[in-house]
Amino acid sequence: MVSCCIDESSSTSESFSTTTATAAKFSAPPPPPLRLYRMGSGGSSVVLDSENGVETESRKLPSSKYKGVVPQPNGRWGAQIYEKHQRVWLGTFNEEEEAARSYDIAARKFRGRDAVINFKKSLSEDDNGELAFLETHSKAEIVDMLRKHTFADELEQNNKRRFLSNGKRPLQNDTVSRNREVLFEKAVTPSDVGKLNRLVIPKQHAEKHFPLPSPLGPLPLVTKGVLINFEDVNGKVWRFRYSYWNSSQSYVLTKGWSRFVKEKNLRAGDVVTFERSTGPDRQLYIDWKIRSGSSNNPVQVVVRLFGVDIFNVTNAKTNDVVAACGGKRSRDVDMFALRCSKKQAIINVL
DNA sequence: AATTGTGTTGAG
DNA sequence: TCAACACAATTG
Repeated sequence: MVSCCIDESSSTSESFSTTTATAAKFSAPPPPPLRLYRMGSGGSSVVLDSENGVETESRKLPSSKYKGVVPQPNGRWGAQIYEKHQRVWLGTFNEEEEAARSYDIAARKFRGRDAVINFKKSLSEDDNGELAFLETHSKAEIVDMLRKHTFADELEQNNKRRFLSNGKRPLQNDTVSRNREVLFEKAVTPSDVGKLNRLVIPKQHAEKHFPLPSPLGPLPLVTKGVLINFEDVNGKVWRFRYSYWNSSQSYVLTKGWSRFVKEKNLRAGDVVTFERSTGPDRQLYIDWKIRSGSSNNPVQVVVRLFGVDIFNVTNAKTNDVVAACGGKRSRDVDMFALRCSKKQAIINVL
């Protein structure tokens, strides 16, 4: 039995990434700004120098009126929440309100239903199952959903499942053994798990199972691709951008793929399986398995690592854990924890 | 090259 | 705890 990764829904270790103050770094003192008046709105603003009225560029960003929302240089909005002197990044969003809403969700997860949030919720809204949903997921999972913009989807699916099961909570086995058909499998190549951050979908499979709007038609749309959701064995939803690359004449999964590679610790030769529910929902699934004949047993490695680190996790600061992880930076700590939880899946597979 | 989100600071 | 700001790391 491997009691490796705590689902820290309880409270202790944080498996999502938190910002950690570390290496002292000498930064130049901020230049004393003259009085500048903002003009217009949106991202990088043009300001008027009060002295001579000359237009100058300024990177002064517009503040948000929402709690936990910070401006991004490109006009988008970031969401963040603090806990234990550390910032937890909740992702970036196009709309200020979307960021604010994400903050709200995180706040209620981190601080309870009475947390101060941006948008008050009516009691009826609350019973959308959001609170219950928050309770059944760890902080790390919630943060992950917020960052990937999948929270609404997952909440909806959660509710749908409940509804369909007529009040009875379906056992995990039920969901796992749901009827599915295997679409295709692919042994990932080195470049699929490398720095290219993309998975090439073999043309035959791509065109058969994931037809793009118009294969070689209006480029603007096609090049942008589409977003596709896949559910993994843990019920986690992965959203990938799927598009066609003219340069290499290939179909690829891009945005989101690198996260999957990281979290599953995919290596070249490992096999990724794509499945689809035979039911009416046509839900897509993604699964993976380690290349057979893989030399080291990753389960033991991880278990051993965790056994060492768990002491640090509970008693030390993030960086100590990072060090124990082998010098990985704090932003990777979440992976570390997530990886652990996923190894349980490996155990099931092996 | 563009964007993210981390490092860091100082105010509350 | 919090947001502002700068900019290195990451992503496309």
